[in-house]
Amino acid sequence: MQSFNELKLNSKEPVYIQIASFVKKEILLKRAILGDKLPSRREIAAQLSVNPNTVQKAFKLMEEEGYVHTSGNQGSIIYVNEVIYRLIEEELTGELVREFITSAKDINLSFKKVVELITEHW
Amino acid sequence: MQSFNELKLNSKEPVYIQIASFVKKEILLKRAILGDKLPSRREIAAQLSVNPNTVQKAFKLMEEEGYVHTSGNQGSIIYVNEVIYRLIEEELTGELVREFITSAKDINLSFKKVVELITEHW
DNA sequence: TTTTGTGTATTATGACCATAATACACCTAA
DNA sequence: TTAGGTGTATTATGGTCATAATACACAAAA
Repeated sequence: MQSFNELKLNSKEPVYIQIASFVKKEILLKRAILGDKLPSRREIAAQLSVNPNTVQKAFKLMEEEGYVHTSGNQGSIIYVNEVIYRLIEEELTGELVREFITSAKDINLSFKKVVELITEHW
Repeated sequence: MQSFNELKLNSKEPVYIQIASFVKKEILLKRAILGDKLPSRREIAAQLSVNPNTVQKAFKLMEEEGYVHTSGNQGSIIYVNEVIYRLIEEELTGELVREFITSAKDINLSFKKVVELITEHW
């Protein structure tokens, strides 16, 4: 994980949440693995054209959620184990599917119709 | 549309957006049709345990988006025609499917895997 | 040793959302 | 005619998010 250039920010979700989600996605895709070094707060802020304080807020969250470790002023690294990986997988995949199904049922879409729509739009 | 009791508010989206989305959903499901009278701002606020100003903000939005009309102090009514209905249908259905597919591809889910997951969770 | 970059923290400002408390003109039903 | 409900508007307060501008202690590199 040397760069955050692939992260395109939207204006719906808080930026610090989007940063944490991006890192979780990189872990899920195994593009970020145990021990990987992350860029400094200031460097990420520059890459995203965002305030360093916002990036710091993202790091605070990621440390609390357990998949990023920081020691002193040596920078931060990715930390993953089996449990954490499963949690991230469940969050990114399970929540996506569950929320989609809830919304689809909410507007009376049938299972058949949903599969049709996805097939059509894929 | 006499009641907003079925609307369960979440804390992720702005309340006034959720109110407008609820009305759009009622229109899509044809439970709200042309000419239907809506409860007063104050009554909706009471039903949702929300501030009347927040409800007023929702009405302002719904009028701007065209599916609610207000005249004087006679209350507000649903306004739908073919064009508006199609817009709402596209917004609620199309956007849901498109955003889901984008997110699914984002985490490298295959079409096959997605259908499996939906089948499993439905 | 001095400079540079690091993580961390604080204070102030501003936008957006929601609440609270009013206020006012209008219509309608008692 | 009056009392009550309507839509609408305004002002103030507070929380969250993001920015801006600093500040400080620490470690590594020049």
